[in-house]
Amino acid sequence: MRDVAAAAGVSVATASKALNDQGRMAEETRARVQQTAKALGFRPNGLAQSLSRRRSFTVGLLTNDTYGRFTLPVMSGISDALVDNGVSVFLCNIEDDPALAQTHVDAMLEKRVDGIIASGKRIDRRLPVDLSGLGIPVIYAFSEPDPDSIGFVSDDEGGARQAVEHLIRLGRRRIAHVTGPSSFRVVHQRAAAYRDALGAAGLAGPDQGVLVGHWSEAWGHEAAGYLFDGIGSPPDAVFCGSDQIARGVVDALRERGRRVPDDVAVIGFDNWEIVAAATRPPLTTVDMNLKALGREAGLTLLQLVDRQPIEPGVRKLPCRLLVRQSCGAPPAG
Amino acid sequence: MRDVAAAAGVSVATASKALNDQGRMAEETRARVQQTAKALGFRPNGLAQSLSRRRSFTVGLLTNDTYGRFTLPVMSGISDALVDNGVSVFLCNIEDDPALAQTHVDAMLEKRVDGIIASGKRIDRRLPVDLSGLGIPVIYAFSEPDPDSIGFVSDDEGGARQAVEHLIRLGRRRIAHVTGPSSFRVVHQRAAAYRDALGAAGLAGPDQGVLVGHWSEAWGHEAAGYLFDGIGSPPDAVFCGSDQIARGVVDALRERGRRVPDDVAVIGFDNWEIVAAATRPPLTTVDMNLKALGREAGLTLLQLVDRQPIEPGVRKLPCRLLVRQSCGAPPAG
DNA sequence: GTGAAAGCGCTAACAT
DNA sequence: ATGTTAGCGCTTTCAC
Repeated sequence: MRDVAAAAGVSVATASKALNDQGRMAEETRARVQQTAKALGFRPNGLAQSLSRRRSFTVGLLTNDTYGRFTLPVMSGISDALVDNGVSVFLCNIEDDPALAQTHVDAMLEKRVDGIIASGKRIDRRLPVDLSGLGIPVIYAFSEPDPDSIGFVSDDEGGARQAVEHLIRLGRRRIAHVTGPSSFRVVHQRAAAYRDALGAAGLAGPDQGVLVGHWSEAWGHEAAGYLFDGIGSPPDAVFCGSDQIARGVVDALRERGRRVPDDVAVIGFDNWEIVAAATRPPLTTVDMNLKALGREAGLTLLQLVDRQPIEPGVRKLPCRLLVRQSCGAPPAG
Repeated sequence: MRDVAAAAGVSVATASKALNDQGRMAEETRARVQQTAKALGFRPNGLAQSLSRRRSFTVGLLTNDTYGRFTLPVMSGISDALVDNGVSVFLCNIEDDPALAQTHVDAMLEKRVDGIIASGKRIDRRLPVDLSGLGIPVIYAFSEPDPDSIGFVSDDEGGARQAVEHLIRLGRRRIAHVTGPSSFRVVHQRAAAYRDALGAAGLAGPDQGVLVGHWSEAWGHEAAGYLFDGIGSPPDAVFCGSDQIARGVVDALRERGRRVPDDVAVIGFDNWEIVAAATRPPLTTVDMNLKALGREAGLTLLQLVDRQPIEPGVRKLPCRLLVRQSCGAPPAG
């Protein structure tokens, strides 16, 4: 920058102001400095800027989601939102290891990140590290927030309701729900919304009630056995807690000669493309809009960094029903 | 740090040396300074350190792998290798967008990263950005390297050979190969290794030859039709170019009443846990050791940053056959 | 053995 | 409208 200033015949201070569009000065001077800077291929040293501006334009992203199934879209949303603002993100994979997590947090603090985003593979679990009292803003995205902090999560009840209402609108009347382990909070939330939606339509669930199991294809497969090999009238629709479960259900149905969606409509959850799109037929499913969630989280963190007051609390972001072919015709309108 | 120095009754210079285990000084002094630093909860300002040391202890990771299927393990390996050395990694998702890529590269350069790692979802494609002449070390990991640069890729021939030899060792004699589109270099590499391995054992492929198609379950399904619904004797083993293809083949086989592995042995490629483990039976597959690849890439970048001379060229890292249940008993020994 | 002083490259009051 | 000066927080050479 000294060189630029010299070449433009001004002082370093003036050069700095010119390049940052700050302070008063002749437009001619400003233009001239910017010209020479470009001509010389000048690239400001971000470290020096950060040091004196007391702002590093970096944030740390902590996550424990090894497969990246949930974190990846969140990440990409965060990154999108931040890169436009000149902010870069440090990726910290902490693998559920408290020591590793602490190492990463310490590194972030030394590198003087402007803020931290905590993400994870479960919305109802904390990362194995204490992020309170760090002296910098922290945002929780798809992860259990600390009390009095700011968090973004998906609206699982809303998503489940949309799914069930979609089935009802299509004329399905015996709708079952096959979902994951009851140790997950979302299992309860989605099941509650499922029951509410049925109740509101004056319908009852199948005799077996909500089938609670695992987040796996195998469980979907097994559950389909309970639903369709028993006595009594089988469901005409199954709302599943994950795409993997739905895939298991669909495969089991095909093995039993039941047609999807003609005989049975199936809806999944997650919109994990690779599973949902490979299922035959492709799955209608609930998309949690994770990328948008990441974007919101990123933008909010920036506001916090700018010392704008933000109401603490957790924000539930809406899910979206993605209609493919496992339910038959989309609703009119 | 001024505070630490004052509290320990030494100058800032001495404090700095004490904390960095540098220079000569009384052990007592050094210890005392370190004590007080800890007592005061002193955390060095990385920005200032970087500024004067001319080393930021950060690296940039460029990738265009949206699903993260390949990049995630690579990332996690890189991150593992680097965090131990106090180096943090900036994640740059460039989405195959040249402008976005350039934006990220510029950001990295301004932030004075010590080096850049370019990764991707295809080993035979360049990222849409020129990384030569940046003035900092660049390493290619699971991505097409520039001429005269350093790259790490998986040894696809080796992996394919292991797979086919495994099948031969298990007594299979009519081994088919179902793989992805011929626009991928790995398709040719794996097919070549497949033919070589067959030839070396004095075997021939099936009448249909190598079945080239897509990286999808649907293609695996379809290809199984060609292999098993035709006239002539069907294969007793299928080596697939991806786990997704293998999954399609296995499902198709089950629908035809052929037992895996009893009637037909199947091997996949990628060890994409989520599909390999969900297949019935779980897939034996070729693991590309992507995490180790990432680790190597990270470590090598550090050597480059330390100005250690490294031979340019691409290193092929070995794959590993992961035996599950789709081939029957593992080979003796 | 320890410390004074001169940077690292940039920003921001304050003066002119 | 521009320049001078004093940092930002740390490292490092070189006297003492």
